[in-house]
Amino acid sequence: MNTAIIETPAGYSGLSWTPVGLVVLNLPSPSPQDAEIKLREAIEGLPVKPGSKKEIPGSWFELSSVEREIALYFGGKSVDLEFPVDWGYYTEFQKRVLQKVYLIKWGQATTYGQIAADLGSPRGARAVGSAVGSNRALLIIPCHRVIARNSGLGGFGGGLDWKRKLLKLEGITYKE
DNA sequence: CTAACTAAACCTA
DNA sequence: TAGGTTTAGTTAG
Repeated sequence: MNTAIIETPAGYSGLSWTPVGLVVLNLPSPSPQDAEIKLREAIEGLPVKPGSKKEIPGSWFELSSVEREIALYFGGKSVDLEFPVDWGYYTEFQKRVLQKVYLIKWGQATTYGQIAADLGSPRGARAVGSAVGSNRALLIIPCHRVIARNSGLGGFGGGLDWKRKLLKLEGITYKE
């Protein structure tokens, strides 16, 4: 498990990855030290033996390109942040949900219920909510673009203030 | 296996 | 808008 701390316009972010793809990308913290603590906590919380299978040979990962894209993102640019994700750390259901979320483009939004319907469980919105909450690769898996259909904007692991900030950055509106 | 959790949605008034 | 009901998957015991 590789780890690094990168600098972004919004602070310092910790990330970790395997030869398969990204595992963790945290939201920026004010200091590198804070970012490191958050990263360590995120890694400790990972399920034990990951089911990572097919490894992509060669190095897909260039820290500098991640750093550059994240910087563009916080600068308000419409970037896709399409980096590979190591899905081996999620349960089957979480993976199905998060892979849907992964496809949501910059500036777009969907609802928990819509994802549930896409997965064939039209009434599974609540289960989708708990699965989305397991996302560890923030921004890369844009779970902030998933909002509640009727009341409110749902929740967010990194705090609702962050969610509002990210949605505003992308010009996404929601009911409040 | 059950029961108590959810980052939801729906129904009624 | 507010409150209660329904709902599906995860997690703890």
